[in-house]
Amino acid sequence: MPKTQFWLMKSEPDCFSIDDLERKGIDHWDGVRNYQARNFMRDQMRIGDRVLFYHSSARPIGIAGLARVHSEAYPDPTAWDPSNSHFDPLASPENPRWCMVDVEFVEKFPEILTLEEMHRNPSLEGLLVLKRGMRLSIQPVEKKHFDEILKMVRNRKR
DNA sequence: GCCAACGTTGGC
DNA sequence: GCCAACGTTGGC
Repeated sequence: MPKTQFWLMKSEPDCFSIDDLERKGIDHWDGVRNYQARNFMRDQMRIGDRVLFYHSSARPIGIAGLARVHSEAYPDPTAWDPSNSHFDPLASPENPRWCMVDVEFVEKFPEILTLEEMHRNPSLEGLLVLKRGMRLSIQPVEKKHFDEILKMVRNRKR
């Protein structure tokens, strides 16, 4: 049994939010058009990996909840759909170029753990999303950082 | 809406 | 294979 890995996956909630995932239960994470992010899905993600669901370009910005990887990577058909906003003319069913994984809803946090709160926690030093200019939409997360984030969420006054 | 930082493209 | 120009991301 391989060790569980941890990821952060960004989404603009106007486009796809933690509420959308909760409603659907399981959904495909389509539309990734960055090689590094694609390679993480294709080469490293495994079923059962834990996911921090990050809301970008939002108010507030931060981690909205948890998900779990529910499938291995497989071709992303939106890549060869001309009506799709992520259409890639070089992609086809024979040469998919882009892939996606299925992601399963686990939990929505009572409140978003904001980017600002995370910046204020020295224990999260090194967390990729906190790095300036970090645009990667799928990022590996260290276990210690994942645990610290959960701790911050659980310890919050309610 | 601004713009810094980044990834990609394409001329040479 | 370099690198300038361009397009995109995403926090502010």
